Amino acid sequence: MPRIPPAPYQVATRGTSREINSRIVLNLVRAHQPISRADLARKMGVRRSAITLIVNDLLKRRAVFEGATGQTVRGRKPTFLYIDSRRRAVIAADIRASDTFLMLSDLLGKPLTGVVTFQTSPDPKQLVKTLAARIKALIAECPGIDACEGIGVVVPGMVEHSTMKILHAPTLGWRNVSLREPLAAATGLPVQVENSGRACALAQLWALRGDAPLPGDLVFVSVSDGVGVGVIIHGEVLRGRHNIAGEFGHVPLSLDGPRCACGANGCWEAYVSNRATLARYFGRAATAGPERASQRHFTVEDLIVRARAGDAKAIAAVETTGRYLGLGLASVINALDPSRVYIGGEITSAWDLIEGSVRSALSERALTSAAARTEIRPVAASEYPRLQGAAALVAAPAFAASIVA
Amino acid sequence: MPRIPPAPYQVATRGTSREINSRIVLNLVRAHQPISRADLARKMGVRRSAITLIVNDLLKRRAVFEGATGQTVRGRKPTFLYIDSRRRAVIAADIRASDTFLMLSDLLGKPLTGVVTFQTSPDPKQLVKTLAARIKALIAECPGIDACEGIGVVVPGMVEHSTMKILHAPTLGWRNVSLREPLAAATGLPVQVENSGRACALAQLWALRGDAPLPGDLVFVSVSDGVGVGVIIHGEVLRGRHNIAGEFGHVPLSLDGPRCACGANGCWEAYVSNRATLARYFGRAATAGPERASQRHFTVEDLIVRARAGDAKAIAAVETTGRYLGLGLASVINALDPSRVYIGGEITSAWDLIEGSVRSALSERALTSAAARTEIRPVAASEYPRLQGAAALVAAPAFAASIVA
DNA sequence: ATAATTTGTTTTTTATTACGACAAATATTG
DNA sequence: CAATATTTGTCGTAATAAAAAACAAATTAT
Repeated sequence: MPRIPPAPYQVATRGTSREINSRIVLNLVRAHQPISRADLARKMGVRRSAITLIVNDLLKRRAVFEGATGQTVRGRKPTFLYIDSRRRAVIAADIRASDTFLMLSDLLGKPLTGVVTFQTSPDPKQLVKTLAARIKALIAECPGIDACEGIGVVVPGMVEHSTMKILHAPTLGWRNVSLREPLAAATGLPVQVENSGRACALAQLWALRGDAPLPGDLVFVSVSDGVGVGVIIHGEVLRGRHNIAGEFGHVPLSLDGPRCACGANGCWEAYVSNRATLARYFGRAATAGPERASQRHFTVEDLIVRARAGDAKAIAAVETTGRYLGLGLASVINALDPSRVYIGGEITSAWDLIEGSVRSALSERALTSAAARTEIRPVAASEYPRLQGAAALVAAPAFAASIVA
Repeated sequence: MPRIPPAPYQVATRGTSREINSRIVLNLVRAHQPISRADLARKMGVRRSAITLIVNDLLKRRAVFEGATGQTVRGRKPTFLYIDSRRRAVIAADIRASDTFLMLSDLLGKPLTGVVTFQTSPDPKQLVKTLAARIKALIAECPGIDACEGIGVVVPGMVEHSTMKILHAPTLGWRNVSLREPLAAATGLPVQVENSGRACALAQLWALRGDAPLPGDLVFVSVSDGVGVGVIIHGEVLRGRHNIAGEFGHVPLSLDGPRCACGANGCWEAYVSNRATLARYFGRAATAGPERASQRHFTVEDLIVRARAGDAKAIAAVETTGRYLGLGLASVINALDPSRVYIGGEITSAWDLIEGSVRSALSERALTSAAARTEIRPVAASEYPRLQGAAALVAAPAFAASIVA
């Protein structure tokens, strides 16, 4: 595995080993909790004494806490360790063209409240005002919380990583909008903003628990108004130079295909977005530009209902989207050869209707039969993948490994 | 930078810090040689004493050696350190459809001999026999060498990483061919086999010297009979689950475009491969299947000569290839947002003729203007990028960092 | 010649892993 | 019910390596 250390190398100091092992312990607790010190020692192949020291440190830093005692066949019972996520909460916000979704979750992404929904104001200032008020109400209504670690916001658009400014969000009609500073000022909490596809990918990586046999590289494809793709390579979110890596939505299927919101023709997005699916059903061209509540008369969910009711045109429209979904997935899979592809968006509720079309289209263009068999996991809307992603934006860094060489 | 440690975590042991720092020293010497101990200490921000211990160990292991003394304004003169590449050589082999190229290089990729060329036998057994004989002759003719570290072989096709078996090389007409074992048996040297695009990418990463401000993610696009793409993400070669990541050559430009050797239609490769360029000039469909010496009458190099001589049809053919090159690069750049793209292949000798077409096509489909300005570096055939890649296959692991967390 | 400066080594201190021993807790067994 | 076996978690000591500082060697400026 030739891996040339990147230029800003990190010299190992006296504390580096401890830091590495401490982080491994923290992540093992996260992935396997509840778990005892002795189990950690066995898993890591170190002495129990080493674990004791590390765990004592984590206990002092309140990163983990001791809970119930477990069961053994015989011998002293172990004391279980847990990530201390009891009183530390995270605000997750999902801003979309029509609605904004809000949730309070614990440090591991477990929802602490229901999901609050309200209409998205196209004016960023107004939206921040509404958001701040709703967030305060949400925190107030949850009494057990004594610390909120921050706010994670996901948006359907390009975000500059260093400043977290929203460079361009076509469906919202935003350009160069900064939510971070005003929202942080209004709530007094740190704010993280990220593209929704990227955040979803992070959340899926983050959600991995237990002894899953190393997932490898992951891709999250989010299909809604547009197509957002988040990529995890080597256990890390792929950002690229300008934090726009993963824009497979604008890789062409056909150069002279339908016009896309991005200005080019024949992008994957122009074939599989919700608009494209609806346009296919209604036999008209997909509308571009910001979508407002006034256009929300008939959604993809409605279309799927009709398809399930036996509407032949609806079935055809959904299956055609499935076919193009598969053709585009072939590009993603040929390009990245990931271990697993997650699919999110409204269309996943019709997964049973389209899986066949997706798979057969994928087989047509996948370069090898093994690639064509790449695992595809639909993520239902009920799992709120985007809100999970927003939560992960705030929570994940606490567990992140520093790259030491 | 949330990075969740992948499952097979590596616990830090007592020696881990030393190992990390030792590898940093080795890579700093590689990137900055000649360099003194005191300079290393300053660069790394550690005491000179720490460097002394590490360097002594590297000296004992013969990884570095002490050379001339340098100059200072005043004070004791430093003794320079060098990677010990004097007597340790590497065999680089580049197997292509028509010809095979062979070279002996030192551990840093510097050629020690000229490039040997001979016709590629379509029969693997015969090829191994020829290769082994030529390699022995090459080593014999270079008297200063007392250790050959191994043989790096690059092929235009898919290679299984664990066994290094060639799964499919369309232009050679090979399926499930193993070169590693017979060649290792015939020469007594370890053999590494890899796809040429991937190896080229590794070589470019590898070639980075000095204080280059961290390159970020890199892509190498090799245009010849087919299109091979190698990707470096986070300082590491992107392999994917089946070691076929980077097959951008078969991402479509148009689903109903010309037939590709892979069986699908409209792949990027079908627009920009040398065959496609020649077919465009001769106004016929590109030929598929293995290419043999008998077909080598008129090459892309010949076409470029005609274009430079003013042949309007030749200019048009080359420029059209440039345009499609740019359109496909847009997909690569939108997908990965790399810091830099290297282009290899015969067509690069006409880079001055096609750069304009490439750039304008790229601008058409790149998602942002910053992405459209992504640095593109043609790599001339005279630099032998594929042979450099073959050499890197053997040499790079010696400097590779182990991922510790 | 002497002082100043820089390189490279040696010595001492401190932090952390490695190893073994041991106390505590608990089930099994005679 | 007491003795034994087993497992968990902690403690003390040795070994190793980084951190810090002192020192020797080499070289130029004064």
